[in-house]
Amino acid sequence: MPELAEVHFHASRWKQSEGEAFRLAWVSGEKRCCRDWDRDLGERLLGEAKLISGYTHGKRMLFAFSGGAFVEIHLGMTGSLSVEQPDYKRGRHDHLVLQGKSSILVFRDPRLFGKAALHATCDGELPAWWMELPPQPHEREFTRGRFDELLARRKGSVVKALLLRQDAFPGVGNWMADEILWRTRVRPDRRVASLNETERASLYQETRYVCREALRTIGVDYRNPPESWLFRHRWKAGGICPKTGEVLQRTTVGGRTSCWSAGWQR
DNA sequence: GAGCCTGTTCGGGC
DNA sequence: GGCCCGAACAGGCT
Repeated sequence: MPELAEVHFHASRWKQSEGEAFRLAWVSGEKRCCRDWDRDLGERLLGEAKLISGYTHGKRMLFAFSGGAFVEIHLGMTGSLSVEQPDYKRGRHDHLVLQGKSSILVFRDPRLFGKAALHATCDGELPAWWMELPPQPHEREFTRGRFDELLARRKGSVVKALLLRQDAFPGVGNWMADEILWRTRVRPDRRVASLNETERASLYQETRYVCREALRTIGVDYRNPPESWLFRHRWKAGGICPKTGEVLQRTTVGGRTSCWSAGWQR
């Protein structure tokens, strides 16, 4: 499920164990989701390390441990983070297990599209590549000016494909892009260059709104966004557009299944 | 058994 | 180089 807010929610689970010390109990070294896990570094840095803090950026997470170790997690399509009790038994899709005194941190991912990587910095400061990630849509730094530049750089793109670019709209995934476009009343297959000023202004506002509101609902406790959102209707077969009462469309745009309302979006 | 899928990356074609 | 598309990755669910 994991887009911006879901990622934030999963990270908050592990963050509840901040201050506790962990040792590396298991890593699925041969699995593709762990191909960036440095085993030697793991031995050295996570022998017994305290979880200092956790950060999210878009769909990425970074957990800082004492000793200058950083565990990077991407949940892919089906990944999850959990905190398990002492009677925990490792499941076949559990790829990273960090054992603490009272809790066990687990990264699970059946489809292996996610990623668990281990990094280190000598001074314990956050890695430079993390600090240099672009602003997220809900942040103050994501200005209308930046948004206009992103659009100007990708005039020829299909607007939905642009929204899905993680270097431009970090955290926005398939359902969020559809939600934003539906609120903007713009069809997902429109070209960026075809958007007029009213539509661009609305796209900016709705992008920020959907990201912020998703963080306030899903991001906090996985509670559903409001009933008025497309989110609540899009998954059902024969789902109805809350605006028009008509059946929602499903078409492939930018290689992804898109849900939209023909009578509502232009 | 077939089809579908909330993500990313890569190769081919224009 | 820009951009698009399709495939590949792999498993669970309908």
